[in-house]
Amino acid sequence: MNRGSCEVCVFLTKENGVFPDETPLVPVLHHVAVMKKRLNIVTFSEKAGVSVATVSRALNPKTAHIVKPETRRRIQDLAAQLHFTPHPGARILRGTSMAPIAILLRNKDKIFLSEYYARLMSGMMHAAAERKQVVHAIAFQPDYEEDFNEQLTAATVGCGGIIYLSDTLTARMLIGLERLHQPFVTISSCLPMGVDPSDLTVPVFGTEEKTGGYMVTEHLIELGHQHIAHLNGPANRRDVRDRREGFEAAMADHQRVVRSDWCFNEEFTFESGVAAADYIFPLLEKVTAVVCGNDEQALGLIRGLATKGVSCPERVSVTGFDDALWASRHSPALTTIRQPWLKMADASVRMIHELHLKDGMKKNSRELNLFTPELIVRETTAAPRG
Amino acid sequence: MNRGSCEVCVFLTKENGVFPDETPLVPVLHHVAVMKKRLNIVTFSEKAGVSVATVSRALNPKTAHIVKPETRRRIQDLAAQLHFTPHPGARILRGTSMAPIAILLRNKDKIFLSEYYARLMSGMMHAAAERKQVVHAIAFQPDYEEDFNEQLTAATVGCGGIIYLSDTLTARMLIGLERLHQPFVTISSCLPMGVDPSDLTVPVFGTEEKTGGYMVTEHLIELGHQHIAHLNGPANRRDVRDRREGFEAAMADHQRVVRSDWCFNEEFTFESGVAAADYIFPLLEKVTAVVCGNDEQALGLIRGLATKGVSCPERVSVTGFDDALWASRHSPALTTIRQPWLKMADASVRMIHELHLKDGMKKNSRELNLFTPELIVRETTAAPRG
DNA sequence: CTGAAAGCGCTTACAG
DNA sequence: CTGAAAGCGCTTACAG
Repeated sequence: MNRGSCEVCVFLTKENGVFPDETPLVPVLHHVAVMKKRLNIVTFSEKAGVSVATVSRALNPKTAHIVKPETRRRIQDLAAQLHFTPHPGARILRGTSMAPIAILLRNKDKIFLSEYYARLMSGMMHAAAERKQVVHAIAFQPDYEEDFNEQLTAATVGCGGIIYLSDTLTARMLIGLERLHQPFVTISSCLPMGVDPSDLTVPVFGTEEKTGGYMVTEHLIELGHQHIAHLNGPANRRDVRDRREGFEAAMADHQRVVRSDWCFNEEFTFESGVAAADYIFPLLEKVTAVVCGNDEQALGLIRGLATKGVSCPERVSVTGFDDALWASRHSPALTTIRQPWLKMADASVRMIHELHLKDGMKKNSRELNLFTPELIVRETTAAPRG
Repeated sequence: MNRGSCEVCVFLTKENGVFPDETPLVPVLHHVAVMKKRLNIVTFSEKAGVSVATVSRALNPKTAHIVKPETRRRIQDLAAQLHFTPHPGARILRGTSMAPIAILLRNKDKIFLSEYYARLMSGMMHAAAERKQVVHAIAFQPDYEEDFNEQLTAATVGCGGIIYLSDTLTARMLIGLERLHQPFVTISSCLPMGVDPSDLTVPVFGTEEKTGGYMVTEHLIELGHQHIAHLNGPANRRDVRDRREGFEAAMADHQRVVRSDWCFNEEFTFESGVAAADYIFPLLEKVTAVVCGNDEQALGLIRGLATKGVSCPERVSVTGFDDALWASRHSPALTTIRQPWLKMADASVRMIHELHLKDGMKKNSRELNLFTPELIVRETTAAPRG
């Protein structure tokens, strides 16, 4: 329907999109309404008394210099006065550069307070800026009942690619992604447990979690610890499993016994670390060190044990994972594994770009980019007492 | 230039957009190149052997059900195979709902690690979700030398409104904003010192900083403190000035003397709090309490003083501002001022919507929404020693 | 410096 | 269930 450039039109008014039941077959006028139509460049240019081309030029920073200063000024002033806003969609449509990359983040749990995601995002924005690429961070919570691709599309309107960092993907979602018409990249910890990343057509990046788990455990062993407990995150998480595998491998390689009654799965929070102190405390008759699944847990555990009079590292060594901000601020400063934030961030942005370029070609890119984390030795680990 | 629906074209190759110097006036063929043209719906529909209308329907979740399952399937499969992606700009252009709101965040200093912004953003995403509105967080660093509106436009392509949370705005920027063709809202702490928000046409939201400064100071006075020092943020910040005014007002109202040699301006960081302990320590002969400008500083100060054997709150009371995550986790837990995060977040999103609706009307909206913070008394404040 | 007009890549009412 | 065609609101090469 072409409404041309009329400003005020007479319209049939429908209620909630349908005519009321009593409406006769031949529609009648219900009201005369002032059409609430978005001011567009055509209407605006008429008011301004210039062509649309001139308006477009005057209002676009890249081309404003072409317009005679006086005219430009008049157009800009009128635009300000009438609140005329060039339509963002139209601008994107005519643009040449790649649309923004969407970073999809979990919506719950105040996700922006998570350092893990905060660091990753900072890195991504940095990596993108180097490529003159804009990145948009978007809160996104998949509804497992509804169509996944549809949700993705709705949340990322205006974006040209997706870096997915939200809730764990299911196998069904992953298969469906082949049908998503957008570059899509995710992090290994978003994959379901059963899936081997190299079987996927979705590019994946992440940390060598197992290596991290191995390094931190070996560090404790080298300090002389024999009896090491393990406090980790939720058992259904991939990264948790991998870190534990690293722990077990290091123990096995050095002839230590992994006692399943010394291995625990709790939330990845400070509070659950504090709570875990209750049942880890009695273990300290034998146990001299605890490998934790992340920094929050580790710091919580240290706090909980301190409350019971157990000091770290004198009576117990504790390690974290992530190298969060408070890992170094804490007293004693936490021995931990530093995530390869920058490398991960850079890889993800690069992958999106590569997918973007491959657009229209028949190539599926399956890629797995895992980066090696780093052991940071600080003050919470020492040789065992006695 | 209409390239029609050709797939492979013969093109003249220019180097860096200009023909090399030796190019004769009559252009010659340099290479035969495969044109890297984005696959569009027309070309795609030809390959699929259906009309563009059917392709559009099959690929759009909202309309896919209209298409015969068999056809739909075939189209979707081909799209996956050819990596056909409907152009995001075109989609936005045809859409009806409001384009995403852009939240502009400082790009430096790993801004996502700042709890202040993290909490604000979480709140905004929440408030937006309630209104079925999408929010995009974007790293943005204004270049004070270049045209501000131009930078805004470039960074927010595809967005329909801006919540500005980046570096302090200058008077010039604020004036220029009248010419920005988009709803724009900012936070009071982004305003320059000299400006009275009620003089602006830009809607502003924020915290009653002065009230916060007053509350926390009065709390110390009520505990019986006479000699109170003040460690605050950078003197050129509006929120820092306002908090200090609150401090001074409370002191004056209760007949306390504000000694300028007991008032300090440092960075709003943990590290600067630690460092400040060096010169605050000698003051503790008389001073029994320190009002800090934010939580990071306060926690750093407590750490710095602890290193010198001064325990809090036994020998000195310390207060923060913000109620960051570690304010409650810290031992002793920090007495502080809680920001009205949710109210601020909600107000900002609401303002953008109102501006959006007013679009095309001649009304300027000038609005100042300040919310009252809350005093949270914890363990770092106690009656003065002796 | 300005304007007429083609074009960007979709969506959707309308007519089969 | 499908197609032809108008339209969304801009930008930009081309021709003054």
